[in-house]
Amino acid sequence: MNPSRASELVPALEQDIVTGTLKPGQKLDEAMLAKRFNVSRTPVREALGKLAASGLVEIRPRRGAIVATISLRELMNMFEMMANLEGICARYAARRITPEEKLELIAAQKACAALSASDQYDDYYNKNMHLHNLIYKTSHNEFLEKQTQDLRLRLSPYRRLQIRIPGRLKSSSEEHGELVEAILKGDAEQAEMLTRNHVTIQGERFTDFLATLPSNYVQASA
Amino acid sequence: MNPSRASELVPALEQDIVTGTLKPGQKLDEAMLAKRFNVSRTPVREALGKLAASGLVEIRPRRGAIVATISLRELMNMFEMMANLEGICARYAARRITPEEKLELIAAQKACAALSASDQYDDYYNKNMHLHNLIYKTSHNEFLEKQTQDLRLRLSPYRRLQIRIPGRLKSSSEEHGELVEAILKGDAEQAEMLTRNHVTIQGERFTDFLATLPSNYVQASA
DNA sequence: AATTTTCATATTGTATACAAAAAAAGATTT
DNA sequence: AAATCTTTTTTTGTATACAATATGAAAATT
Repeated sequence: MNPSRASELVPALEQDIVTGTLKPGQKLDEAMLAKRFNVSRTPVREALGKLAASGLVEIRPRRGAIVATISLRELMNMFEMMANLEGICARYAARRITPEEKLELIAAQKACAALSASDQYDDYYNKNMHLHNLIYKTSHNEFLEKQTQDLRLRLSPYRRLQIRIPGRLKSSSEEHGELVEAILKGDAEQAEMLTRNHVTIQGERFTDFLATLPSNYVQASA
Repeated sequence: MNPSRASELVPALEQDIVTGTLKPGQKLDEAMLAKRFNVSRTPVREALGKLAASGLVEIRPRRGAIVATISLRELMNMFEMMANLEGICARYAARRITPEEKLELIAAQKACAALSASDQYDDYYNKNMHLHNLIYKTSHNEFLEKQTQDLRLRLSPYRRLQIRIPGRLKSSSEEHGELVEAILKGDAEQAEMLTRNHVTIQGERFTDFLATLPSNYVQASA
């Protein structure tokens, strides 16, 4: 049933990094991880290598692995990329959405809206993710879908830290409303534009966001 | 000077896969590779794992590694993605190009044009790649640049097979001319559009391209 | 006292060893 | 002779062993 022990390590570590249990810059000691998962160092090293390839871990030759830290410039680049990828997803979604997908999308949007009024951040986080994933899938390009999800995953340790401004969920949800509408009526241009603006960390709020980052989350120099 | 043996294996195998010395679907025997590079199986496995993460290699649990094969649908998705990524690069390039980069771009375009008249495919391939890489770099988003290069790398085993139609280089080069012009005058919209069309395997010729693929290059079913 | 140097310890990278599973070959049956 | 079952051989996945490098602590020097 279980093809290999190593394959379990990747998602487990991924989870820890993404949720912030393991923080950017933190050392990933091979022996320690081996003990924790009851395996030898060999599968641990394999897992770390894979996480390094996906960008979540940084391997410094002869100096061990750490949870990847991102420079300010890189972080900006990645958010810019994210806005574009999501924009492309939305554009194709508007063109290619099926009748069944329309129903799913409407439901997902309603679920977000229902939570937005009462600032329930954690629940909203999940419903919001579901809505976005749905749009990626609706692009009907699985490669694009995966790349977009991967980048979202990679950004999530940083995204989680976003400021919790009262009423912020409401405006986010309103933006969703417009976006979903654009997709439903097949307006690809509009869907792409709305998404880009929506994802760009709500535009000018990016500097606010940066200011909230713990200093050890980002590298010293670019 | 040389941090590890394993780190040499990755680019070496990458090269073989990208140039087609190792063909899609071909088995990658660990013991054989270990012998070839004069190392033990351990670093070989590490290298294969990394190549798998980048998508060039496919690891089937307990059944060994093969050079990645791509289904027809995946290939189409990847080319579609490529067109979009290059389009984004061109858009940002038009907005952010520096005076020095303008000179480089003009030079690169001229180098392509010089070769295009005489159908020198291999030389053109290299000059063409240089021009495209230059545009990626000019986007001034290193993350986008790397992702675009990675995808190009991954597609190159397939790209190499493109049909060699007489005069094809000339029209390709003319498209470059328009594109470079758009970037130089800062017309982001135009630069993006021209690139998307240019990259979409010259639009409707995609089916021609597919027809030329050896059957073992693509998976049986989608 | 601060800085450099030397030595001890810990950790990484690679090789080898071994167990489990898959592939191949041979034997047996229909 | 074809097909199935059994046995042998390969090959993969993991553990352990060892060498090379980096880290940290103690001693020596300025």
